[in-house]
Amino acid sequence: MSKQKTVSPHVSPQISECDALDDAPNCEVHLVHLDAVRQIQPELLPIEKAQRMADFFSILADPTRLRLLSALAQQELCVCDLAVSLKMGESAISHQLRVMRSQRILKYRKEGRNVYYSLVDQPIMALYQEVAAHLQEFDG
Amino acid sequence: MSKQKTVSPHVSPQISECDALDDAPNCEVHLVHLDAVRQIQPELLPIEKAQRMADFFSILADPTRLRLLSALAQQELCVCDLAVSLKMGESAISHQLRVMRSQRILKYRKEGRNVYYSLVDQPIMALYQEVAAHLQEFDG
DNA sequence: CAAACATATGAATAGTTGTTCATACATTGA
DNA sequence: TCAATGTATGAACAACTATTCATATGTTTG
Repeated sequence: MSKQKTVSPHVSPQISECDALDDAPNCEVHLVHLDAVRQIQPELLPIEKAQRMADFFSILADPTRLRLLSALAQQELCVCDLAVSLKMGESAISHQLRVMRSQRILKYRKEGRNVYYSLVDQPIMALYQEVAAHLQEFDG
Repeated sequence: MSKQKTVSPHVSPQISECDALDDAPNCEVHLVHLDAVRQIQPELLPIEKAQRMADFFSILADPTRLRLLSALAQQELCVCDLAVSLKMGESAISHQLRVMRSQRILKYRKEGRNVYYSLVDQPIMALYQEVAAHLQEFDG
């Protein structure tokens, strides 16, 4: 999930000046609004937190996963049920369930040769509902 | 944004049976819970809506965009301000701003040779806040 | 035990995404 | 008008993602 990006492998030569913002109060920059930059700095989302938040949103940024959630929001289901419902291959479903399982969004229960998946009680469904309702306003 | 996927270019031969779920009440399926599948069907998120929701979440599924939002949540800023703040190239910033602009998340205002970006009042920041608060609980 | 089945998993592939580089456009000031 | 500046944009590239195929792992049933 976390693209990791090897933590900024490029700091762009275009911003050579005023690079050490923290401890250079009088750096010589022409047209940048240094005051504004300094003001927002403390509230600026740090890279690590931004990455974690992005990972969280990434889970919901896929139509298949959203459809799986919409199904599992109603009742627990096994892989083949979900595959039939979404008209997709069981392997594809299993892969996506694995993703969500690893992010603690789903839990599962084995019964015989079936594995029943269900939602973990999490604020993720609140987000789902909000966006669903929001988009409802624009299109039917 | 909308990957479009040319609307399922593969319907997987694995699910040949019981394909016409709507009008085949007695199709011969072995171990699938047909009742469950039928029950969830009406509430199952349709592909098109799922795609729109996924597109929406995709905007927030990138650390750079989240950091830009965290900056613009405080005050309007021009491209070079943002580039300096995030310590990234102005081109990269501009590209991301364009993405958000096209999704009506940002608006902009030209003043001389600067372009000032700011947030459009949208529920997207509510989502941002919620997830930020949620993740706060787990890690500092 | 063997066959059928449900699910999981790894490799491969096609499609998408984010950043960089080069360049273009527009505005300002000399 | 020319140079400098701020921003935008297109192409290219590397990294990532979702699905498929093939196969493996368990489980049940005959």
